[in-house]
Amino acid sequence: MAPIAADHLIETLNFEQRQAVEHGDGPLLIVAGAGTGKTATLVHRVAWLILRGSPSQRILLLTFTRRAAAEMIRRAESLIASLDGLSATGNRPSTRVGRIWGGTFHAIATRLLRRYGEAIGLSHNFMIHDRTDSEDLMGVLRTELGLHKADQRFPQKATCLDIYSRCVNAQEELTSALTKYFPWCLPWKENLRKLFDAYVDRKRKSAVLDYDDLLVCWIELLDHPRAGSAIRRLFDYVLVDEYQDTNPLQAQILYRLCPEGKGLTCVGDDAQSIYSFRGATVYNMLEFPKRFPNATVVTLEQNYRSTQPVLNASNAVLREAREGYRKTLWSERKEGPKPILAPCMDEDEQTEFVIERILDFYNRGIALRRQAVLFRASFHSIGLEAELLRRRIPFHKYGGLKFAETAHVKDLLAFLRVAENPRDLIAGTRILVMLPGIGPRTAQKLLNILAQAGGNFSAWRDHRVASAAAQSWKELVDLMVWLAAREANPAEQLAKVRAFYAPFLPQLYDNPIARSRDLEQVERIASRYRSRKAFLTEMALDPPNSTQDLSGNPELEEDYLVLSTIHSAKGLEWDAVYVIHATDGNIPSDMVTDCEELIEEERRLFYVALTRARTHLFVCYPMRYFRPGFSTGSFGADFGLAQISRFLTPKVCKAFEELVPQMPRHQIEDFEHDLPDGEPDHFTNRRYLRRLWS
DNA sequence: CTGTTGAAATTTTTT
DNA sequence: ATTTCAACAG
Repeated sequence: MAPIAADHLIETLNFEQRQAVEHGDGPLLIVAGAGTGKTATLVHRVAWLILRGSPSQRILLLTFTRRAAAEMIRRAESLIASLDGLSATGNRPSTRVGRIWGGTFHAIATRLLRRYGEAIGLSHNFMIHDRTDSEDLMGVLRTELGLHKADQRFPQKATCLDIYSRCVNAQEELTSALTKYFPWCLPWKENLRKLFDAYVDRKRKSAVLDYDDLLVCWIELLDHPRAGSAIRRLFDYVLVDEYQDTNPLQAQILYRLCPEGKGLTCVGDDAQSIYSFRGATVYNMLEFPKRFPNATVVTLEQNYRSTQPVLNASNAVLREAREGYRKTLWSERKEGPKPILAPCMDEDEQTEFVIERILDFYNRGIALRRQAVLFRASFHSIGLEAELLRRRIPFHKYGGLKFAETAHVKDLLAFLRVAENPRDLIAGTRILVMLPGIGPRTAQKLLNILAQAGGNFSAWRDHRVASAAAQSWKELVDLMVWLAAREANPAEQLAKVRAFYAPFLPQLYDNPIARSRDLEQVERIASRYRSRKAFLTEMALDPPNSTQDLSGNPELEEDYLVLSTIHSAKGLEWDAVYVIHATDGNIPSDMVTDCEELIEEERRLFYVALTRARTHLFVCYPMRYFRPGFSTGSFGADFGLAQISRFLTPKVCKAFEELVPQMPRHQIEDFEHDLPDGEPDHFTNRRYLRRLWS
């Protein structure tokens, strides 16, 4: 007990934040608007609980990313350390804080399942399928069931997985999920059902869990009489961040973890719920006071992040939302530049505009890492990326394809995964079809042989394969036998795999040099892990964010611009934020225009983007596209005209300073060259308009 | 059975 | 631009 330190702890907080931090054991819901010190409050609460004497290893902190958990634990640690001098306890708080259970629902699920999974009949060495693996399995079953043979084409494997995952995560009946979110797939309902049955079945046989299974099995574990109560006994306090983006499964987990809501704290902002495509629902938040009648609800409205002009723009967007808690953020930072709305002629000009501003701010003392460019879809930044590369401006991109999901990295990891779990058919097929002369058919045969031998790779020894593969085949068998016999030192294992794999790389993909460098990185990452299983689990659940995260020399990497999807920008903030491609069709994405619920989610997404800015906010949109598929809605067109985002209504625009579109000089010259003689020389509005149609 | 080619269809965001 | 599938040659 350290009451003195605990008093000092809350000194810097406002009234509502204190209320939340010093709340006792009853269920607590913190409704926290953007930038209202949500993380600080959670961090202080963790510190407060520990200072009050709760053992840190009995606190569970559930966050949206591992990064967020690590960051919060670090902050709580330094908070306690800074107060430690004031308290007389003399304990070493840093070691105590470090032992908090922190991570994503999925990561914690994995930890618990490794420990208690046998209670529900789970093999102790189950492997985790990531998104791509799950898709691949869908693909295999899709052809196995002969679903591809039909008049109209069956949905793609990725779509099949999306549908399946939505049903599981949202606990929704297939029919209703289809009509609401995948209406174009309705005709396939019965066959989808068959496919999903086969999918569940095959996963079980392969001792493999996908992301959704982790949550489902956690619930199953909590419902198990012995394992359930054992797990409940582990924790005194459960704190959940970003509660608005949890799905019904996750809510079920919490209900079982904290019956009566004792020790449960959930934090969220209904205005920022942007993951409904993953089955998340604000319903969890709204339901909280009903589920726990003795719940305390604390609302945080004072924003510490942004200037009032930035908030005015954000509030204006939210005010037009169809429903939700009316919430008006306010800030003591009254002064600041008005956000800027910048129409651009085309994507190139938008790129030019953004880079110019970034460099200008940089020269005025705002480091690159204090600035971020945000966009709706990962591919929206490729034009910008090319220009940044050309100008040698360092950047990191978050969101989109992850390093561990690239084909060559997956190839490499597949060897270890098969060694770990010979029943993993997806990984098994992956390594086998690499050899020339071995296709899916032969691969399947070989995997059957392996299964019959109980996973002993020597069984492959006396098997003949096509002559083209004969030499590699022998090497592969030797490699697998060698791998299967060990568990420690994954880096050493990868070194051997890499030697075997190297000759295949140039045959399989273009760009072999860059890819081969990636593979070295994988090996370096592996060297941080003692066991193969731990390494593989980590790569499936929390892979490094981008290739750039790993490559490159440290000196250059010190300062870098941030490019991020809006989704990946959740919870973060920057001094200057540039939202690009704010056109209808991009924000909101034209994939969703029919359904009003989904449009509302896109509006919140836009809101999230705006509220990331501390001081400088720019919203840009090109008025014309030259690239196909960009806002035109069609795949074939080579250019299209764009409309400003419907969320930028006249009312909202009033909160912005609107710039007049400017044509870059070289374009004006080209343009004037094209004009018939006799036209006036000056850039006129009429000409500018013609440019749009010509 | 494998690997290649060409034509046709296709939905973003992520643990 | 990418994924999927059928047709065909080895």
